[in-house]
Parts: sequence; structure tokens; C-alpha cells
Amino acid sequence: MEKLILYNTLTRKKELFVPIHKDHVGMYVCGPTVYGHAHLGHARPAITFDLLFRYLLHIGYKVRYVRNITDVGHLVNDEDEGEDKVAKKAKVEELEPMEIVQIYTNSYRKNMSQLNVLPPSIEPVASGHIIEQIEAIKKIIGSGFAYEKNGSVYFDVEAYALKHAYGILSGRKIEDLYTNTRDLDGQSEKKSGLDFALWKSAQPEHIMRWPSPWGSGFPGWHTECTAMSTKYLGETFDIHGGGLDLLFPHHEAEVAQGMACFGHSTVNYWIHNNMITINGQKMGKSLGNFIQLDEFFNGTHPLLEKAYHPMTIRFFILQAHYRSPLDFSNEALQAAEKGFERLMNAMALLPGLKTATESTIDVEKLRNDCYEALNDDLNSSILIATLFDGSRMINAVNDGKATVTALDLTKLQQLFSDMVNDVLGLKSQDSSMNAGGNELFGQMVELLLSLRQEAKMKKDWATSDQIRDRLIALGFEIKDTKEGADWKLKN
RNA sequence: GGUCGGUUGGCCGAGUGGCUAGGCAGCGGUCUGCAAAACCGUGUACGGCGGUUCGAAUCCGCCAUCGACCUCCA
Repeated sequence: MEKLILYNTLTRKKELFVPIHKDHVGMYVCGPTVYGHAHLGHARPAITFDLLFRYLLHIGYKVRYVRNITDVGHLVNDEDEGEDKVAKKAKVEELEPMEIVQIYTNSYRKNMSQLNVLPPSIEPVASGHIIEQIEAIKKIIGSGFAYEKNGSVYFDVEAYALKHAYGILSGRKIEDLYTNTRDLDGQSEKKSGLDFALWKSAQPEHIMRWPSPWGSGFPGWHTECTAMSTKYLGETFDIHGGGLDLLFPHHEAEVAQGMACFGHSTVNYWIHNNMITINGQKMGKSLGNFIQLDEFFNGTHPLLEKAYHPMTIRFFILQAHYRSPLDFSNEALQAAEKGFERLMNAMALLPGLKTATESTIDVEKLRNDCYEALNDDLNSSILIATLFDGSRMINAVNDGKATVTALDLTKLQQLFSDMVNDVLGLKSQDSSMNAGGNELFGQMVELLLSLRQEAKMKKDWATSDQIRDRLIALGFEIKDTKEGADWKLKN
């Protein structure tokens, strides 16, 4: 088994990954709150942990990957008087909250599939685990770290901090938290501004409500992840992932809740992806500067110069290391698009390469470099650079400037298939036929191109150029190769 | 204000105490009837000022600058 090193936010160090159970990995990642379409920011954690999931599978682990859907309990901010995000959206769109949840869950899954993100092993929803959350809250109350007030239950951070370290994950000191939150605290029912809700009493008009020992209400946002992760992965599991923006308070609360429920920590490796920025600022719903994934795919957002294929988005994200911020721009995206094409072009040459009795290229070193990059905290950036080195080798063999043995070629093909398709999850962009999926349409274009070929044979350049230029004017891309002309629709 | 993290060539983006990251663009070339596409070649950059060192962009200090987080029923 490969020696995988991962950066653990908890220790702020790169650590050798050792799972609790040999050959098995349990991984939990915070999924979306489904009250709107997924945007570019959502793609980053999804792709980051998809890469981790894929690599763990590739090196032989059996992985149980749990990614939740938050459909209740995530409150909007102060300005909206703490409405539930889903409930608020439901009001705006005049739909049942569960219709909102369904619409955006479907949309999210569609986008993830377009990005070639593998579905997780289990995708639990918060509203489907109310009983588990109530049980968890009871345990926390039993351990003395929560209190009930007017039908709501709050986590008692002060009481907890007397026995455990509150803030170990996010690196916050509790004294600092006090000075920073005190003035926000009015005549709240909370004992302290640091306390967070485990269960909220519901107002009569609130639709999403469930009975509980403390009255009718709904769970707090942080509770679902503790309840669902430990339900499916056990009281202690290997990996918990999510965006860096969730580090505090969400994940810190999870650490405390887990400790309060079980008396020990529940997560061994905390892994966080960095944010995608737009003009240097975090892209997010709360800032209103986000671009939806669908808008990227069809090019409709005013900030976009053109439509971008899902694989371009995926490649763009994978070209940066997951712990670095990544800045969006049309220029960067188009560079990614070109680079990705270059990689795919080289890969397409592999099956047709001629073999020789000797290799002048070092496939073994290339292979080692790939694994070294992945093992070093999933350095997809280095991996991709290494694959570009491989592309140059492939092109050199294709041009007759280098040679490869049959055995090495098999290894090289395997390596590219493993790294590009399986681990990075990249696949060739659908070509020509995708323009409506109409076979007849494709045949008509082929017909025109064969007429052009005939004209070329007769050196009738006027006709052949006219066919080419008019097709280009209609939005086609025509590429002449040794085997004939290729075409596709420009996007 | 507090905590943490950035600042790399025209753009994106890795990495490192001394050895070419990579991609895109640009430039030059190969191929081609022309073009496009493709392929090949090409750039010695690391915010500023000090310090440590034989040697720093990489370590330390200060400064500048940018960003993330600092929670809900307020």
C-alpha cells in the first residue's frame, strides 16, 4: 500500500495516513445546504474529496464515503432573524420546503455527475436523521454540556471548556472568542454568546418541525453531522473533510459535540480545502458573487466570455493544490481548457504508437513521480505537471524522436488510464456527435468534408476552401490531419 | 481589533537552503496548396528592508499588502 501523507488541520502537520481498520477507510464530508443551485465554490470540496476518494480506492482501500445533504437547520444570518435557509427559499419561491430540497438536491447531483464526481457511498439527509440527532442531544445533556431553555437546547461551551479544549481544531482561544462575541449578545436565552443551538424550538408558523423531549422544533445545523457521521462510520472514524469556511464554528462544534457524546474524539484526520476566489474574494452565496455551475456549462453568466465544459472546470480545480486558494478568471479557465486538450491529445495517441526493441523514455520514473505527487498530500498540481512530461514523451515517440518497447507502452497506457481517468477523474470531452446527438447531422457534415476532400484531390482550392470557411463561419472547428479532416462544434 | 494563511515571470499555478516545475499567452520553427489544428524549441520570476549562512526566492525579524474565519434564535 502506498504511503499516503495528508495534512491534518487538527495538528497543522502533514501526517502519514493510517486508517483505524486495515484496508478500510471511513470518510465524512460536509455536503451542500440545498437551497439554491450549486456554484463554482461547491465544486471545489466535491472534486477535492472525490480525488481523495478515488485515490484511496485506487491504492486498494475499501472506502465508505459519507457526504450529507443539509435540508434543515442551517439558519441564515442575523439580518434575516435566523430563518432556516430552506424555509426562506421556500417562501420566496412559494413552494413546500421539501420541494425546494428536492429541486436543488436533483440539481446538485446532476452537476456532480457532469463534473464526473463519483457518488458517495451514503448520502444522508438531515431531516431523515431527526431521531439520531435527538439521541445525540440527549447524550450531550447527559454529559452536562448542554442545557434546555424555552424548548431550545444549547451547547454549554463554558462548561465544556472546563474539561476539554474548545477551539483545538480552529486554533481559537476561548478568551479571544469571548471578547469577540460579547457585544453581539443581547438578551439571548443563551448563557453565553459562545453557546450554539443543538435544538431550536419552532414558531407556530414554522413548517419544518418535529416532536422532541423539549417540544416541537428542529435540530441545529452542527448536530446533523455529528449524528450522521458516527451513525454510519462509528464513534471514531478516519477522515472528516469540508471547506475551510466550515472550520469555525461548524467543525469546531462537531469536535465538541463528538467529545460530549462519546467522551473521546471522533475524527482522526481533519482535511480542509481552500476557497475559490473571484477577483481575490471568496466566491459564495452570502457575498452574491458566485457563478452557478450550470452557468459555466452554458456560458450564460455576464462574467463569462464563453461556456466551459465540466471537464475544463474539473481540470482547472485540479491544477491547483487543494489547500491553496484558487482565483477564477476567464483567462485562467481558457488556459486550463487548452492544457487539458493537450493532455487528451497526447493520450489519444497512445493506442497507435509504434513499439521498438528499446525504450529511450523512462516510464518507471514517470510512474514513481506520479505516485510521489499523490502521496505528498494529494498534490494534483505536481501530478498534472508530471503527466505533461509524459505527454511530451508520447509526442516524441509519435514523431519518431523517441522509442518505446511494447512492455513500456503497456505500462504507459496503464499509467495514463490510472492517473487521468481513475484518479483525477478526467475524461475526454464529448466531441462532434454531442451536438444534439443526431447521427444524421454528423453524417451531413462528413458528407461536406468528403466533398471538400475530393475538391482538394483535384486541387480545386477555391471549392475546398469555401467549404471549410463556410463551415467555420457556421461555428464548426475543422482540423486537417494525416487521416483526413476532423470536425467539432465550437462551444 | 483577534486568529490563521497568502504575496512567485504577461496570466494561472507548483516547489525548494545551492540542481529546468507545469500549463496558457508571446516569440521562433516543423508540417501544410494556403490556413487552422497539432507538434518541437524558447523565458532564470519569487512583495520591501534587514539578519543568519560559503550560499536564501526558500530559515529568522520587521514593514507593506491581500484574503479567510471570528456563529444561529440578535
